[in-house]
Amino acid sequence: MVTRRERLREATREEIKAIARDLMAEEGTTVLSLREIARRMGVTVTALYRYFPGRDDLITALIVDAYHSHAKAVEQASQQPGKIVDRLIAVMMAYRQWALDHPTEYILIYGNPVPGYHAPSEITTPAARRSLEAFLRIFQEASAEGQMKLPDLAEFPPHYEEFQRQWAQANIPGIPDSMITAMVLGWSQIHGLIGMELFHHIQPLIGDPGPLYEYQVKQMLRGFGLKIET
Amino acid sequence: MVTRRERLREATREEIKAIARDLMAEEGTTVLSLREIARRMGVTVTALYRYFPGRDDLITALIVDAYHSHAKAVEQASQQPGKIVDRLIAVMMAYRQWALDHPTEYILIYGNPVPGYHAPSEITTPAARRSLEAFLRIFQEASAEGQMKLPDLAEFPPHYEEFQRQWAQANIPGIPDSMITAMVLGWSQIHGLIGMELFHHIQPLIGDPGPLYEYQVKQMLRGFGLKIET
DNA sequence: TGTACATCAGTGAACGCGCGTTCACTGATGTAC
DNA sequence: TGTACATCAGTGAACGCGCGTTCACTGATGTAC
Repeated sequence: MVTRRERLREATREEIKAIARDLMAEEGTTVLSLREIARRMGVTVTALYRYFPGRDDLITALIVDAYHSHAKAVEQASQQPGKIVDRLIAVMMAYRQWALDHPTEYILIYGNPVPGYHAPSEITTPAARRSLEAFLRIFQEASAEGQMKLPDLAEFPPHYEEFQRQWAQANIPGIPDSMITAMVLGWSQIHGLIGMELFHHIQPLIGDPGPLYEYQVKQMLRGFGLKIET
Repeated sequence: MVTRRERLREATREEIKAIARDLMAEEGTTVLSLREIARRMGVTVTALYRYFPGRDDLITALIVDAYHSHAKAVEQASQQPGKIVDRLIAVMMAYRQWALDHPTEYILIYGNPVPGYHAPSEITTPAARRSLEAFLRIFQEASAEGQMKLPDLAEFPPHYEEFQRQWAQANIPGIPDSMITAMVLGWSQIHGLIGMELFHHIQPLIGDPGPLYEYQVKQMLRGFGLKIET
């Protein structure tokens, strides 16, 4: 049973986080000031300490929120009905779209770490893994349908395959070892473009990165042996 | 003629920048404190103002240095003798190696902007373009030898091609339009992997990203129609 | 329905810290004659 | 070779600011009987 007080309390926590996100968007993720948040809420700094034990805990909450929001966007795209190829494309497009819609949060989780802040990994890693697993699952689906050509791990040094077998068995039992390699490759490719787009390194060269992103996604999937019409 | 005073002055400027780089490596690029630099040099803060008009100018100098250092590493790799394919691979490998050797400077130019700092674009953009041009040149060489299959711009929206033609003619006359697309694609792919490596997002999944990087580079070049032995 | 008490949200002063930048200055290093 | 002067590196105090966190507190909101 949720009491009125608990509801209000939760609402205030959300308000704090929302203003924190605004602030990060304006000033950068690496300078987040409790006092400025309080000022915007029309409240004393010390009031915030009723809701978060300190600045670091607020940042942790923001990071966890961001991971979950990102994961949710990707999961929704992956659960659309349709052919596996189209769903793969949808997932990649959703990944970017989320980043464009939430640039600050994207930078918070994938960009520079916040100086002086140390993430409690027992809290952030499970959240981080979630958005990754959505990726892994849809890659696995495509692979199970026999449509994907995964990288040949024999091309890599022996210890490389070993490391991946261990990780796979410990974390997602039953997954083919080379799946992780494939996923990481795809994952980092889209990260590259998204990152350069968010920091405006690409726009002066080619204008709107949208078409290039789509092209790149399709090329990548073709590289994995999937048939894609242009 | 360089006087003794000028030499000493230049040496002190270099010392300031070197300590600034150390500090950025320790605390992050986004918090750079003049006072801490002075402390480490055993000098008062105000002394620094003899060498840089202010904090922003120091940061600008660091950024320009970083771009040039990066460009130099890439240019050197591209000028090695040998087959064009091997030189392309060497360039890509040099790009990553520089990032690993100078993580702080890489993050400074390609990561989060420094809060409150506004880069004077008339100074930083030419420097930024230099490392890019090294890439373009070797792509162009490969293309001139007829070994490269460039992306078909007909697959993109019409305005996309138009934008690129204009940029190409204004900046690097004579270059094929689709070359820029190709280069940006390759460029962003390696950025993705390097970024995730520097921020330790990949290591928990696959261990050493080195082999994966090499694999990715070769796959990419194969995608451009080049023949590469494993 | 009314009263006594506990819980909780928020206040305001204070601590101790670090920051970039300015200003008037001292003393050493170079230069011109 | 010696002297007068200009240039320059570096000092130290001060300004005005913002920060996260602590502490003892007030007053409103809920709860138990």
